Amino acid sequence: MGITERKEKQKVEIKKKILEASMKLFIDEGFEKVSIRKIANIIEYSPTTIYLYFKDKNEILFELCEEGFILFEKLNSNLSKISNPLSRLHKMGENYVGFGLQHPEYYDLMFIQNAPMDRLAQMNDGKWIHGDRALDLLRSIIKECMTKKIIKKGDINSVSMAVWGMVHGLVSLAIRKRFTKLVDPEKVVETMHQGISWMMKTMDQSKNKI
Amino acid sequence: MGITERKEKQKVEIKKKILEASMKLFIDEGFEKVSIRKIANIIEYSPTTIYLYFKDKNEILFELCEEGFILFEKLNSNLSKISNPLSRLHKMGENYVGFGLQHPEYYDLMFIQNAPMDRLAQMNDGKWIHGDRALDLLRSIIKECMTKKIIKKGDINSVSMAVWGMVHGLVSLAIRKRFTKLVDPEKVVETMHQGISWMMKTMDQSKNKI
DNA sequence: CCTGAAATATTAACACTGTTAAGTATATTT
DNA sequence: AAATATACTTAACAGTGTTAATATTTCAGG
Repeated sequence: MGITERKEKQKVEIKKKILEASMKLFIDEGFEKVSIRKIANIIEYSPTTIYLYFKDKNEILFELCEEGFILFEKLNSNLSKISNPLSRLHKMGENYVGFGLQHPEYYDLMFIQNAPMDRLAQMNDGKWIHGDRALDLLRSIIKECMTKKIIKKGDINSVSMAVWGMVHGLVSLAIRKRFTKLVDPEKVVETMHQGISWMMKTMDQSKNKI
Repeated sequence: MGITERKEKQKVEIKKKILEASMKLFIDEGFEKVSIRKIANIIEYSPTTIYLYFKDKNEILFELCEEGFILFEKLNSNLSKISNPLSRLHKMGENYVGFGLQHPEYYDLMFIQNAPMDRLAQMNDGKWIHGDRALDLLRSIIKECMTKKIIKKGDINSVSMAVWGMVHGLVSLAIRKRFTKLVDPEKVVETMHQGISWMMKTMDQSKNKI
């Protein structure tokens, strides 16, 4: 059936167009400015056509979110060559913070907004490959730190939460301007990095401190 | 001038009415559902009247935010009787997390949403009494921990950021449902507390561990 | 080639949102 | 009593996501 195949391709084409237009709006004006009507304008279709290719706006935002995770994943390719797991954890934290500060819009969608999670909850399988992969990496590093007795033993999930919590807390408080009363705006990033360093040094229980 | 005084009182009265209506909507339906028209409906005035008493919606949200900080402050009254500063820090963290999970809507406004900060930035003085007070408390406890050599020495602002970051990260990831892929939903709170405990034990550098 | 059905796209509308300009009614001052 | 100042409302602007009904295009079978 060559015809249905071509039709399938055309459908994918338009889906791609919609996502590209959304992405453009997202990058240029921020995710709050992404609207169905604006997307429709760019792709030169009527707004309702979009609903033939996406269930609702959340589905589009979820796809943008996935793009963000792919971007994020690329950043972590510099980790494997670091032998000490705590140094690796430190680097991963710096990657995370760097990503959040460089792409606050993506970060917002990936870790702050409800929309993508609402979509995920509605999906039948509920699997989230990109999100899971980053978490697995974090968990494995923490496990290695524990088996090598570099950090205090404890429940891996709990410690993963605490570590993720810290970096996410730093990024999200920074991009939501909650640190302005604590330090000068131009010193926020520096102070954040110092905070992470302090915590890493504190966590280091090994004899040969790194 | 008895007349202008009475008028002043009436103005305050209506302002109070607007805030009470906003609060009702906020508590009942969540902050996203607070709309000028809905507030107007409750107080039985036209929507535009609200603009005679508040500059815009952000100003109303800022006031609701302040209410949240007052609620939060009350919670921390149980800290002064704890002598060990690290135990006090631990308790403060638990208070923070407890508040966030019990009042996610308030938490959202206080620490996640942009609206109140946009308003704060527009204010001439830019002072934020309630927000500052909680920060000062955190800073002084961390300072005490350092001078008593219970935690590793370091820049107080950096460490404050890291500690605040961790608890904020935990709360905000939890209320935005980012932990569902890490642990079972019913175990999230427990795991969070374990994570905080682990971090406190790790931070404890004193000889007589608590 | 033509007809009927299926797929695709559009128009119009609903029910909202924050916000503003212009007009009206009431109260106070001159 | 007329003029002014205050308080409030109506109507409108410019947008939002989303749906029902309608129109157009595409394509298989007769």
